[in-house]
Amino acid sequence: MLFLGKYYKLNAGNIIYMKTEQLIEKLRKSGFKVTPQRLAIFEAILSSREHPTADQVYEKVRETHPTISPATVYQTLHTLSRIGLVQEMGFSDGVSRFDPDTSPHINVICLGCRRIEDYKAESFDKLWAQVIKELGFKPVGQRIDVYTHCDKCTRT
Amino acid sequence: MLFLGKYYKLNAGNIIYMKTEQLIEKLRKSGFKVTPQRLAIFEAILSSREHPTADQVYEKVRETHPTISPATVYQTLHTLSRIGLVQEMGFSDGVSRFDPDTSPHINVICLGCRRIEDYKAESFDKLWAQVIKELGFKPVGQRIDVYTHCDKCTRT
DNA sequence: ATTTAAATAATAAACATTATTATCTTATAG
DNA sequence: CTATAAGATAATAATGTTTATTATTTAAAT
Repeated sequence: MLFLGKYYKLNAGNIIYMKTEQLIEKLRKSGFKVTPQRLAIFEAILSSREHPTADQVYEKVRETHPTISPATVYQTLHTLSRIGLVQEMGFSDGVSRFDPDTSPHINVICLGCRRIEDYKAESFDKLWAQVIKELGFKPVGQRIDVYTHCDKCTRT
Repeated sequence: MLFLGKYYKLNAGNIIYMKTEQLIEKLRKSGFKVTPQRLAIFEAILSSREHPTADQVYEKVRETHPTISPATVYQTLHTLSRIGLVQEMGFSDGVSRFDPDTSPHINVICLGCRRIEDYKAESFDKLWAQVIKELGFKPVGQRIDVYTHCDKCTRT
């Protein structure tokens, strides 16, 4: 399998290749300046499949941009969320996490270790299409969580 | 329509009458003491269909229990959440909201005014059951959000 | 190269939530 | 019906994530 660029993204069950140029395009089209920090932050989210927190993104980006500020990370994450490149997920412990997959899918979340695993049930796409149809409008986003206790957390 | 008790609850599309005695039963069975504060907090959530915040619950309960502490409200809300009587919903603005309906349903959320409206699509229950079946385990809870901008917020 | 508008870094501040602790209450046992 | 122990509450301080502020720097257009 050939990757056409540095950035890529899983979307709607299909792999969509998101090249650096495309990210830049999206930022420009939305009236935002293209900065090394923004590229690095976006890359950090994409490269971690763990739905990272803002702090985890900050630590990751710091490896290559040692002087970056946490405030910049927070701002940028909101910016990326507003233009639809990431999904911000708030939790009741006060910590938000960020998902690079903005398409409808199920987040399987362990209430013990707080691990999040994306899941695509076969029947889910059909369900969601039906739901949207009955709602009568096209949502600007969605979040589907299923809470459980994973095997590891059940044993202890 | 006859209400058999003071407390009632919409659940899974059916109305379930949750009388004071039943709430007390549930608390006792879970090893929690029955206190006036807990009854008042539960009643406050049930009586408001607005998915209130902890602070809104606090203000409501204060009308009848002027000396109640915010800490008690927070603790009790978590307790009620743990025994499955309310659903806690974290948001990225750092404020949690509480839903007395713990059954699978769709939260239609306006990103402008942050208003939440519960929605029951006709075919949803059956299709959701199918999704759960494919998952292969029974969740301890779920959250299905649809984000939009309501008419009022679109006009401005 | 200049200019302007926006982004960043650093810091302080805000805010919801949690921890702590002494007092009080529930529920149980005598 | 009291005494007791475990648990809950109220008040307050503390925590920790996120946001506001501001001077400096940078992107991108002229």
